This record gives sequence, structure tokens and C-alpha cells, in this order.
Amino acid sequence: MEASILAAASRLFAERGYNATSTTDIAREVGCNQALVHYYFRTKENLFQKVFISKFESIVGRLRVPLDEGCDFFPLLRTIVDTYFDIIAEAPQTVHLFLNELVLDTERRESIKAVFMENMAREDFFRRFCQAAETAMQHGQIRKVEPLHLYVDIVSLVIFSHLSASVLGDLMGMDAQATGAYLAQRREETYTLLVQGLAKKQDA
Amino acid sequence: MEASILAAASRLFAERGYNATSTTDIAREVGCNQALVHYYFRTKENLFQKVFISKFESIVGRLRVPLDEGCDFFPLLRTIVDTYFDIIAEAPQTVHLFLNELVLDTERRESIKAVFMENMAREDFFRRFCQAAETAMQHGQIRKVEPLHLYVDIVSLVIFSHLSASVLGDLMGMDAQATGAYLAQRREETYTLLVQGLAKKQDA
DNA sequence: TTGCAATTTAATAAGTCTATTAAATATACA
DNA sequence: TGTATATTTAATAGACTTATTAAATTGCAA
Repeated sequence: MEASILAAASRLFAERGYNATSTTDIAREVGCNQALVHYYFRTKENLFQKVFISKFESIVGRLRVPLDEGCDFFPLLRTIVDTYFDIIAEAPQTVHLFLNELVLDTERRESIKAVFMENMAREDFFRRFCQAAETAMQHGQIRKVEPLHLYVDIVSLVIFSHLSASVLGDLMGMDAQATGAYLAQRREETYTLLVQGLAKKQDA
Repeated sequence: MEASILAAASRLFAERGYNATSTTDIAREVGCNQALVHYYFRTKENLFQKVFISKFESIVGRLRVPLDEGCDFFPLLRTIVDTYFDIIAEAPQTVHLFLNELVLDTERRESIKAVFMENMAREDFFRRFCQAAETAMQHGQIRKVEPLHLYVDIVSLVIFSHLSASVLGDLMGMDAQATGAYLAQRREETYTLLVQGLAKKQDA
């Protein structure tokens, strides 16, 4: 029961956001009494934290794509782009949740900060990504660029591909198939733009 | 009074989103009775629509950067990137409002769709942008790319530069100056990535 | 079976929310 | 000045919110 409340809360928070989801809604979704939600999680805020942290760590865990040291940078980039596209495609509402409650709700950031820091410290993915980028620069594979900015470039293009698919899909009246095709195009365009935009120019 | 209610609502909706802003909050912000908000705008939803449309049209109006036909594509790109960075820098909460209520709230999209379509039909900016992109392709200035994707590339990088500045600023404890420096770096990185990532390769 | 603990329920307190109403005040115009 | 109109207010209905309480129910072990 505790698990199914968590699962229902997870769905509803992601779909509608924190404010638009009541503990009554969650109970209705589960098919139980509203007081049960509070019996297991005491407060709505506490339940949300549990949901958020769970989703956050599940996502962060999957960001950790294999980073073989000796490997060329561009195959690595392809893997990252593909993996990130797939992660979001599997759970697009999670991106909504993060944008809604992390990016837009500055109050909630404070309570999330600790979780974020802890994950960053435990996971060394970003540090190793930076090393791979530095190595690629030294080998003349890519131009000079701050690894953080390189990473933001990637994430920007991936996340916005999905957001634009969602919005354009509605606005232009695209069906599921057309949206899928658009996303596939975005995946290739993202990779192309990054590869070419990061490559070391020969004529320089 | 009607105008000052609209202004206060504009601020609060952008800061906190629709659900987290009550008509009582708006009245308090203005310094008037809560019933006045309903006297002038009847419903909260109606007031929000007015706010949203106003902000939307104000932004769309500014997207219309000069598109001289004969001009090279890259100066045009620089203008677009600079203009978009400046627009968001002036009113970062507006981006939040759009993300919150347009991207994330699928219900509200329906009511916004008409406004969007009307603006797209009236403004020919996007059509002319596409023409400029096609011309640049014919002249061999940029590689082959669907103009829509090119535009999404630009918008993705610009908007996410601001979102990441906001989030990283909080998470890493950056002060206003450091955030400003980060944004300036993002602007250059965005331009560099686009110029190089869109350029027609010589060796092809 | 009995008794104890865990779970689930109904009822409700205390507060907020949107929206409406009628009364009070301000404004404009004859 | 008097009167019609516009604006503003206080009061409140009615619905919904989170959270708590005590009572009812279930499951299990002695």
C-alpha cells in the first residue's frame, strides 16, 4: 500500500505538478482513504520529497553512460545523446516534474540542493566526463571549450527536443507517429550540430 | 486600477505560476479588495488569459529581428542570438511562465493555441527566417538543415542558458556577478556552437 | 480463541480558495 | 444639488485543502 501510494503520487505529481495534485487525488488514484496517505507519509511535502528524490536518483543513475578512457570522443558523444534521448522518451513527465518543481520553484530548490550535492559527490560521472572532454581537446579532436558548457549544450538540446515535440505536437496537431518522426529528426540534428559544432577546425 | 491589477497579476503569475497565485495575493499586491479582481476580470482564469496573451504578444513582437534579404546568414544569426539573450535577460520570469503554463500544463495549451496561431499568421518572421535559411543553404553558407530544426536549435540553447544559469546559480551558490559571467559565456558558446555546427564543411 | 499491533476508515477541525452579493462610496453629469 | 452610474468594500456561500483524531477492521502470534 505504501508503495502504491508512492507510485500514484509519482504519476500525479509528474502529470499535474505539486500544487495541482491533492492528497485526495492521490488517494482516489490508489483507491484508498485519504487519511492513509498521511498515515504513511505524514505530510504532502514529505511525500513529494520522497517521490522527487526517487525520480532524481533514478535519472542520475542512468546518466552514467560508459566512459572508456581511451575511446574517441565522438562515439562517446553519440552514446550520451542516444542514452539521454531514450531516458526522456521513457519518462517524459519526469522532465516536466524537474522543470516544474526544480527550475521554476525556487523555494523547493533549497530542499533539493542537499540531494543534488550528495549525488554529485557520489557519482563521479560528471568529473569523468570533464576528463574525457579535456583529453579530446588535448588530442585535437574537439575545439577548446569549458566542459561544463559542453555538457549544458548537450542537455539543452536533448531536453528541448522533447519539450518542443510536446508543444509543437499539440500546436500543429501532430499525431503520435509524426511526433515520433520529429523526435527522431531532432536526435540526428542534435548529434550533427554537436559533432560539427565541437570539432576542431582544420583551417584554424 | 484595472491596469495595476493586471500588472500585479503579471508579476505574481510569472513568479509563482497560476496555481500558487490566489486572487487574494493579487489584491494584496495591489492594495485593494479581493472582490475588485473579480469585478474587473470576472474569473481568475480570464485574468490569467489576459496576462498570458499580453506577455506572449509582447515577446513575439520582439522576436522579429531585422532580416535583410541580401545579408549574410551569420551576422543575422548573431543578431538573433543576442536579441533573444537580451529579451530573456530583461524578463526571465516570463520564460518561467511560458514553461510552466504552456509547456507543462497541457490543458491550458488548448486555450492558448488560437492566440499562437493568430500570431504566427500575422507575423511573418518565421516564414522569412526560413527563407533566409534556405537562401544561405543555396549560397553554400550553411549545411543542409530543416529551418524549423535550425530555429529549435537556437531557441533551445538560448532558453536553457538562462534556466541553467538560474539553477546552477542557486545550486553552486553563485552570486549575481558570477551568474552574469556564466550567462555571457553561454552567449558566446551558443553562438560558436551554432556558427560552427551549421557551417558548410569544406572537406565534404 | 484471545489479545496485541498494524492498518484502514469516517468524521472533522481549521484553513484556504474562487466567486457572488448587497451595501457603501466615489464620480460625472443634468 | 440631485441622480444615475461606476467603483470599491465587507460579508459570506460553497467547495476544496491538509492534517488529525478516535473508532473500526484486519492479520498474526501465543
